[in-house]
Amino acid sequence: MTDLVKDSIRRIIYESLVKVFPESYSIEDRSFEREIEVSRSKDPRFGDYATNIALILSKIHSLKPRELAERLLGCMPQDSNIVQEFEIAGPGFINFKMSFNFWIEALNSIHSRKKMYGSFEPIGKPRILIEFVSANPTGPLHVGHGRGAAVGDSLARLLRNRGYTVETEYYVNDAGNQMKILGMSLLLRYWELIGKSIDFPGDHYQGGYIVDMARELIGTPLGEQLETLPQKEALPLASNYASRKILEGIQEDLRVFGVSFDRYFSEKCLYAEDAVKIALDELRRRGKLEDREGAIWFKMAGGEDEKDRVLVRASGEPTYFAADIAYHKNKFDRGYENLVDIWGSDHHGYVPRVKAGMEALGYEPDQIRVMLVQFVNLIRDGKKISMSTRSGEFVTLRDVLDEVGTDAARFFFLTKRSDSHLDFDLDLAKRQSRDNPVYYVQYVHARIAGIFRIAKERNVDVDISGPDLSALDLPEEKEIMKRLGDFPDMLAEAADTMEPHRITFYLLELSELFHAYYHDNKVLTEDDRIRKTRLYLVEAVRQVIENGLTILGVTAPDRM
RNA sequence: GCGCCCGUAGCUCAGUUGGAUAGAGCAACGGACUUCUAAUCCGUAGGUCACAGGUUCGAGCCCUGUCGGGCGUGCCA
Repeated sequence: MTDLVKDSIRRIIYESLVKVFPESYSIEDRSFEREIEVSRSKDPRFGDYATNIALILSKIHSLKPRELAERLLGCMPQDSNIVQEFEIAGPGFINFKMSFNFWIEALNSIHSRKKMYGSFEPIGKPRILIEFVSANPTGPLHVGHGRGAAVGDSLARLLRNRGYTVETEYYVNDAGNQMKILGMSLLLRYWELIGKSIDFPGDHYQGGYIVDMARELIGTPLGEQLETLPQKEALPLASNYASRKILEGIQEDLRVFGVSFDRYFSEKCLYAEDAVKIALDELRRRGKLEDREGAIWFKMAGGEDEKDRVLVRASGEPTYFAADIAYHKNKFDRGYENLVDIWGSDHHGYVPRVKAGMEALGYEPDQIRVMLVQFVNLIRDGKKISMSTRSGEFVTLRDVLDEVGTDAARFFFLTKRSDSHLDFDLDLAKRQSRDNPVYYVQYVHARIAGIFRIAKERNVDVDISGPDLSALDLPEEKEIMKRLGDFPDMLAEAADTMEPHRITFYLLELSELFHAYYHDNKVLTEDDRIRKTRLYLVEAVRQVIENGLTILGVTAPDRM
């Protein structure tokens, strides 16, 4: 069983196509059915849904679009309980006006499936691994990471809801050069605190959190070691300690943000398992490597990114690129059929490289999908807050969460397409009014919960079983029902396009319909019949709001 | 220089994979609380979809060029 409205319409269209052109389409092979384009009509004069199928197929069947539409229409089921009215319009669109019963069924489906309304049968394959955040454990998460976290976590929930098997992973860059720099930064700050004169290089981590960490070490056994051991031995101790401490802080921030990962994957482990070496050997076997100027290069044959790239430096140290090839190989070898990487858009130049690397190893590059998330500007008092990582003066994700709360932050990060810049207005995120989309949507939920609460206080009957749905005759009630019925389609499309922001827009539109309805119509009326029916409708709205917010990782409060 | 993303109302952004007369919110102006929460609602106004060509039944969306903004183009990550 499906709650997809568009699928019901596609089926009708396809069956009509089979009748009109039995030589071209068959009931057995329905692969074309899924490709039929059905869209929701913007203008009520064009019915509820429309298809352009006659315009698309007119050439193939050498018929004029309207003529083709006529033929199709002649074969559509006229007695359907689904569609009340068919109509040909404009250059050859076929418009569908759904029957009232159809919307009633959608409404009933919400009540029978409750939290499961809008979720799909598990289909298992493909197994998807979503990698996101993956911030280096060299400093606290900043707001940009927060956006990646919100997008990645919601996307995981969305794809799971779609029926896929989804796992999430955070790649921890705990190896390589920046770990040395981190350790050295801590070491230098420690020495500085105990009175040694130091020279703190400009390319080391300037942030105050390093100094704080150093201060905490004074008087501890580790502190003593940093002081007495030769630098060569002290440095790895400092690196390990700093990265572990910082990662713990990151995990705590993510916990507050409501984001959890199935796995933290350590880059160090790749080296421990010789995975980098194995990947390099495999590349060499396939003739993709070249030794030049003391380094080992990856031969980028053609493609968009044609420059050869270094995998192993002249110093013998592998680059980040080498580790990333090994990491992605590892992901595929663990059995995932689809890899989703969510990166900051400043890494976009890196996409063709990773894909080329995986292709060279014999994997299918199209099974890697990279989602690029643009930067976030923080706005306060209408002005941008400058964020420079170098000086360490950036506003951390935690600062923002402490100020505006998790719900507002998560919702805000998902109010824009992820590939466009986001202005995060701190004052707006805290405002408790219409301007603030989070509250606008949550308020719907609280209001409906409030109706039931009040009803119980007044000993009003809140049993909503067996409502007389013919009482739902107001135009705005029908609008709400239609929008509720559209929820599963919206979720399917958001998942298929990997665009979680569609959910926020849907919820805002539904909220708008509800607030207007609530304002003009009393739910707890004296009339038993109307009251019961409206409670039935309104409870369905509450459920859909809850289900949508859950996928965004935002709470649905009963009271505000 | 080359590559990627973006350019839609004064501001912030949607636009259902090429569909019908381009939509919201904010800001501006004018209204609505004795009511199930005014954290709400109703109304007015606002456009050469950066610009110029092209593709076709049809373009905000696709192609080419120009202008403007962001990012990338390391033996950094």
